[in-house]
Amino acid sequence: MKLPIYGPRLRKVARTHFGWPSLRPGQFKPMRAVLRRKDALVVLPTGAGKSAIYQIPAVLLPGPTVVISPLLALQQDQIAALNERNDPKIRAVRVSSAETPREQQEAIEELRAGRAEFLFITPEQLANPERLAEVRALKPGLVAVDEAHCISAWGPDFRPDFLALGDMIKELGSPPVLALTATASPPVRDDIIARLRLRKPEIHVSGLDRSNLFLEVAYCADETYRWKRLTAMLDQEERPGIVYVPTRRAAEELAEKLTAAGYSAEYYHGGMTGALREQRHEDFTNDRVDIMVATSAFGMGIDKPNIRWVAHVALPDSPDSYFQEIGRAGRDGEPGRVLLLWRSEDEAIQRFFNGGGPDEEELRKLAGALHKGVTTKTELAKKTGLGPRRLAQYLALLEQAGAVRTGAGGRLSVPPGAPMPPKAAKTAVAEHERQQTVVKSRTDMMRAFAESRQCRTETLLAYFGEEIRRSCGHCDNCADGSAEAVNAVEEEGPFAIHSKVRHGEWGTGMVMGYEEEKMTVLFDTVGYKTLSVPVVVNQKLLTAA
DNA sequence: CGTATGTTTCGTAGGAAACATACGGTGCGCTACT
Repeated sequence: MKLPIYGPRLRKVARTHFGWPSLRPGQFKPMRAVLRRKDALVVLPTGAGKSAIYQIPAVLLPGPTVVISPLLALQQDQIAALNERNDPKIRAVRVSSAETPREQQEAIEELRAGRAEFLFITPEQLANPERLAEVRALKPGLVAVDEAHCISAWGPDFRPDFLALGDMIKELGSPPVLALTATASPPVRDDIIARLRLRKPEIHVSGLDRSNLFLEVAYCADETYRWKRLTAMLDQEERPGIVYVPTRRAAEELAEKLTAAGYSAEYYHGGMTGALREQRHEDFTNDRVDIMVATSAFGMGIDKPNIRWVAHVALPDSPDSYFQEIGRAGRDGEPGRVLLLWRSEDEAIQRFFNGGGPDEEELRKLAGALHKGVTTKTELAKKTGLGPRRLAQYLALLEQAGAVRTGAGGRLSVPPGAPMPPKAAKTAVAEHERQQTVVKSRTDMMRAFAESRQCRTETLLAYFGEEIRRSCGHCDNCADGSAEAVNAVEEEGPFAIHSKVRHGEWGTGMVMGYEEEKMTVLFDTVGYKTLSVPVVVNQKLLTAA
């Protein structure tokens, strides 16, 4: 049997259809997986050519390619880039609320007739059964899920349709699935794989160590000091750069304060009108903004090579978010600077954002209403008095508890064998708590990263499940020698890195790393935990599993 | 949970302290109303 050789074919497509002279590191292996019709999860920084990983094989595979992507603005840029080539083999169309029904039908028709290859679509569109059937009829040869971490970050309460993507893809005829993201720690990867129902996926992770970025963290006792550290950096660094803040208000106020102090700045957050957001984004892209002060809304879709620095005036919610945000600096390979200015008070807002657990009584009422045969969200909202946001969150939880399912036309029904309302409410609360434990453990890890005296890259990569052989040499702790001092006293831990261990209460987990007298273990059910090595050894807290 | 802002309290008068309250991120798609 002759094994197919993919390299030359892929390179040829890259050249003739996309105008790319060669493939880049990290692209080839996942492309090969796709051509072999295998599912794959790819973790690669933005700007490293993630889109090419589905676009090039798409030309070689029969049938159109469905690209599921969370933001309409992002889709627009990608579609424009594809259609700029004026090549019918890589033409892209979109179906979303931004198109009229007529335009939507035309898009589907173009795909059906083979005049377009890519269909850009949101999970919300696919949640409509009629739409899903239409797409299924196109017999897609590949499904690409862009920014796949959104499944984990947004699915549970913010955009629940993300959670059903696995079912939807199955309905599309189970074509190979390629999940792409710039950031995903092991629990997030597991979540993506589980929710998308990937079948024995190949996992490709690369480009986590960004050696041109200098990582620095400063603890700030008060706001005055934080301001001083920020402006000190601004005095040294070139433009442009991004300052991340936790709230919309902080974005506006800090931009104004900076401008007044002679540091020309603009702000960006999700509360602005679409037109203004677009304008600011464009101004930033075209170097008309020196400093962008923004909430996490300013992120995905920013593919600007010359961002010289990224500062955080707050503690991000997780190393996952942090890594994605700092990754926007220095894409051109030139030096970039990354500065985290944090206060312990910053954690309060994360607790608030994460918090707000479900009320068991409300859940029971909701499950009761469903049980009595209420089938629409509008009616449920009226019956229970719950807001749309909370209702969506509760329904998602009840769905995971097996107490409800979404059927044709978004109609809700209680599946046979579903638990009774009191039991359903209890299970839903437990499910939420399980999720929250993991979410909280990630915030804990963010703080641990901030407080660490060890090499920053080593700590960050350990969180992502990667190991580096020696300290990075491009972070504050390496520069001032504290990383070296920590490493000098470090002894070989009782369990090998990445080995499986078992804890009496928390179950099984994986050893992620050691620092001084502490070790970090990622448990399957409770997330990241930091344990004292002497205690682990003396009390025999862990056993090899 | 914290911060910012507003209100009350104490009280031979003005301001400080104590208490109360609101607010906080990420976006799809739809509908009603201009």
